[in-house]
Amino acid sequence: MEERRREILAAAGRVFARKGFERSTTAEIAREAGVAEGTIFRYFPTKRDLLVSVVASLVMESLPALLERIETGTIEDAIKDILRNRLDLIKENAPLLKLFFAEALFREDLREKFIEEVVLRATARAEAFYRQQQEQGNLRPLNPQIAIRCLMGMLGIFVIWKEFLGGDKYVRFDEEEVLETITTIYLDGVRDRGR
Amino acid sequence: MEERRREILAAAGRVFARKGFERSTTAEIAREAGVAEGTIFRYFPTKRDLLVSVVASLVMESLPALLERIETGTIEDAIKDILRNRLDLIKENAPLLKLFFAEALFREDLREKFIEEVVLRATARAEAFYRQQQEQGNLRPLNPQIAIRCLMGMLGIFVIWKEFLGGDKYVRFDEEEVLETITTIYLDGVRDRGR
DNA sequence: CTAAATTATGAGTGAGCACTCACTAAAATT
DNA sequence: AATTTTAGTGAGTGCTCACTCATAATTTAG
Repeated sequence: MEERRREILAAAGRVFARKGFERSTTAEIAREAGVAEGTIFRYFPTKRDLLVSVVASLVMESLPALLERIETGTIEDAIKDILRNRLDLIKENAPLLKLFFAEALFREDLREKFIEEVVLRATARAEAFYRQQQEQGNLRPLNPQIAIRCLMGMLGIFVIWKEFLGGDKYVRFDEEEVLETITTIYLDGVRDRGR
Repeated sequence: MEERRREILAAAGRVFARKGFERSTTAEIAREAGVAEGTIFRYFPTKRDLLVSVVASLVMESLPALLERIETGTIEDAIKDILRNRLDLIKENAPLLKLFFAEALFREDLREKFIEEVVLRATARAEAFYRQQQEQGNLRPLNPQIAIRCLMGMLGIFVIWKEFLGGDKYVRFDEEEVLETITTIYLDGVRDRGR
């Protein structure tokens, strides 16, 4: 049944997200899914396939949302809106993204899949947005590939800090203030030009 | 002999950096170090201790360099100089940092050590720099904790892209242009105010 | 209701691997 | 030169864990 497949996939996702791939055992995944260990292997030939399927389903479900919704309005609003949307999306899938990220660091094949199907497509979309705004004279003529990554990096570090490293225990940030500050810095920089 | 200890540590670092912790075997580390497998355990009680020691030695050796050298001169130069120095330092230790990062994602104890001994100290130093410049009226009155992390994030994403994910295969960036653009954006933003 | 087909089970298997230990080689001490 | 101490070895051990397979339960077909 297709239902079982999804249950197993979901359980695997939870366990992987909790412990990472290597430290997760198929026994625990089976327990979490409420099936026998053997059942897993009726649906997925190897543990590795389980990982790839988990990741694939995440990508397939989240990517469309990641690529849509470029708002109009002032650039401030557009950027803040983009950041907010992406942040929500990331937060929803944080455990799995973390898993994926961790695995991608040492697994060429997973990494390629991720970079090609998510990163490159998302950045291309964002770069197009930058170029478009550039032509309208709203943004400075910087290299869009670099400029876009800078914005992603600013957002990314707070995601990594909070969602991946549990940094809240050490320093907790107010989300609105962060988004506000990122937008401010990205658009106008930190230099004080006098009032 | 103390020499052996360092050889084993170095070999372990190389193997861990290549494969990640779980996928590295003590047999391979022994081969890489040119010693018998049993010898490893005369110096390090467990494989885990090996990891912790590798990480500790990295931290101990790199941290001082990470914290010194806040230059004077214009803010542009100071920031560019800081970015350049940190980038060199990171690039030198990239494989081990990657390993550490990957492990930290799923290991509370390692993570705590890293955050407390490296991240918090480094950010505190940088925040102090920001505050100082703020008081001199050079930088806008933004939350220094956030502002500093934004700069780190901008730099960080390029490091992750190139050193951790091997993104050069897809998009390669000119280092100088990246540093230049980061500095520009960080100081003055991307908004076009007309010439 | 029975037979066949499908799906689920979990004890069992074998491979991999961290770690041990009985032994050897070398160095230090007498 | 003899003896003790220290350093190094690698085959062996026991445990973990992904994966198998003979059997059982459930569903479907006749």
